[in-house]
Amino acid sequence: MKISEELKARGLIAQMTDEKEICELIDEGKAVFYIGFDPTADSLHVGHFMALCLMKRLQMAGNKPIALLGGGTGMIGDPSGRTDMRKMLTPEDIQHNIECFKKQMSRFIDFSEGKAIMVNNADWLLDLNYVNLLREVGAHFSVNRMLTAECYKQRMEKGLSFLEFNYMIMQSYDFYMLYQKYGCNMQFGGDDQWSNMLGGTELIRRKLGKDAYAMTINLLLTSEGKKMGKTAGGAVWLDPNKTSPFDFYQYWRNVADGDVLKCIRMLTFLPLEEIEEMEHWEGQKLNTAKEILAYELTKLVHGEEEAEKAQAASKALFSGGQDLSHMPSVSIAKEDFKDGAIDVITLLQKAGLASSRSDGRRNVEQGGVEVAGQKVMDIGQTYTLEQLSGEGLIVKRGKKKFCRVYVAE
RNA sequence: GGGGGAAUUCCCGAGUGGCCAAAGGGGACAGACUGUAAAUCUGCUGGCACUGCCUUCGGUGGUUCGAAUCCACCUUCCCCCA
Repeated sequence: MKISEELKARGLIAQMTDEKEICELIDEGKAVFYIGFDPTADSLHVGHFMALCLMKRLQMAGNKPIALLGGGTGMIGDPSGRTDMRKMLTPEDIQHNIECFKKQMSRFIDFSEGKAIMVNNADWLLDLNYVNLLREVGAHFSVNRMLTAECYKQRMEKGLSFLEFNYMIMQSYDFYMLYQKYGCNMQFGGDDQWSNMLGGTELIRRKLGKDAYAMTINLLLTSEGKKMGKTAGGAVWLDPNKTSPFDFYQYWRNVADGDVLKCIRMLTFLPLEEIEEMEHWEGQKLNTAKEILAYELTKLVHGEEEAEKAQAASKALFSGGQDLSHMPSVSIAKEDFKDGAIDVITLLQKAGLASSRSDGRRNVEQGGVEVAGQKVMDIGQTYTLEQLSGEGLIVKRGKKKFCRVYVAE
């Protein structure tokens, strides 16, 4: 199967500037393409992961990827699709985030021996001369047209600063530079990048009279139209210290019915034939598909061992398995005990299951707390040092949050 | 540059001197029902030593017995005119 066909079959492709030309190039492995990543946080998230998957798929088909780190564009902040202005990042933050991105990307993409390149647009953006830029690049952009771009729509009501308005120009300039430096003839990205990417192809056409192409992939949306990979607490991160492999696994284990197959198709590398089988799964059987999704993604991001552990912990909790060793766990000190005992609320707090004592109290009062399989109804309930020694006790809040608590030796 | 308006708890948004830890909605959380899904219903949603006390309504000062509410200045944002 050709790579272009596979991308289509997986439902990844959103828009292309020239379908025939793009498909030919990537199918023959002749594309040199880039995807940009702005260092907005100290870890990549699920959205980036999709882009990295795309990069990997195309790399496997013989194309050459360029991962562009936005050390320069990060100084500006992409206003696309946002309702308000991003917090401006300090140069130090940006540098730190870039280092974090680099590490995570190298785990996923093979950058050895020219198989892929990693570049930073700070190298050419930061030293640009304002007036020269205006004359050479700015002259080719129509403000009238920029303002009609879909990505600014929401900002036309709330306000758009000049700083952010220039983001499109910077990104376009990136493409122009990469085209000249590395013969990069394609840019890929999320569908929210479409306007920015077109800016680049046009700039190349006007400045160099050459054709360059752009293709976007669908954003991963839930059936309700919300962006996936977001939780109440923020994004689902790829960094195990920010989102533990277990939580990562659980996030995918809990996706809505209507989203499972889409996620498997778009995010995993499972063969399409295998995915087709799953299409017929319904009702409770769909749960198996969710397990597969969770396992596969955890494996891709955190490795096979972590995926096994997360799955074991999940089964131990929900299907009555016995394996406690991989559960999230927390140790407490002997000093936390008063007269050899500790109360439930403190226990909940120590386990990170309650944000405050009031919060813990509420959960107990509403019948949401279990310790060692026993529902706790009394907020004054205490546990002794002996009970928490050794393996410790499993403290559970609600149906899905739990933690093994034991006394540190 | 001139004129007008706004800033409230996680978000939206009521509140224009005491009855305000602050309506209503959303979200989150917990319970019931389930398939670790969705929908629905119920509860709950600042903190603590929890029938009581403490901290909160952009910031700083002030008026008052008492301020989210009044005054002054500051900061930020939006709209109209230029």
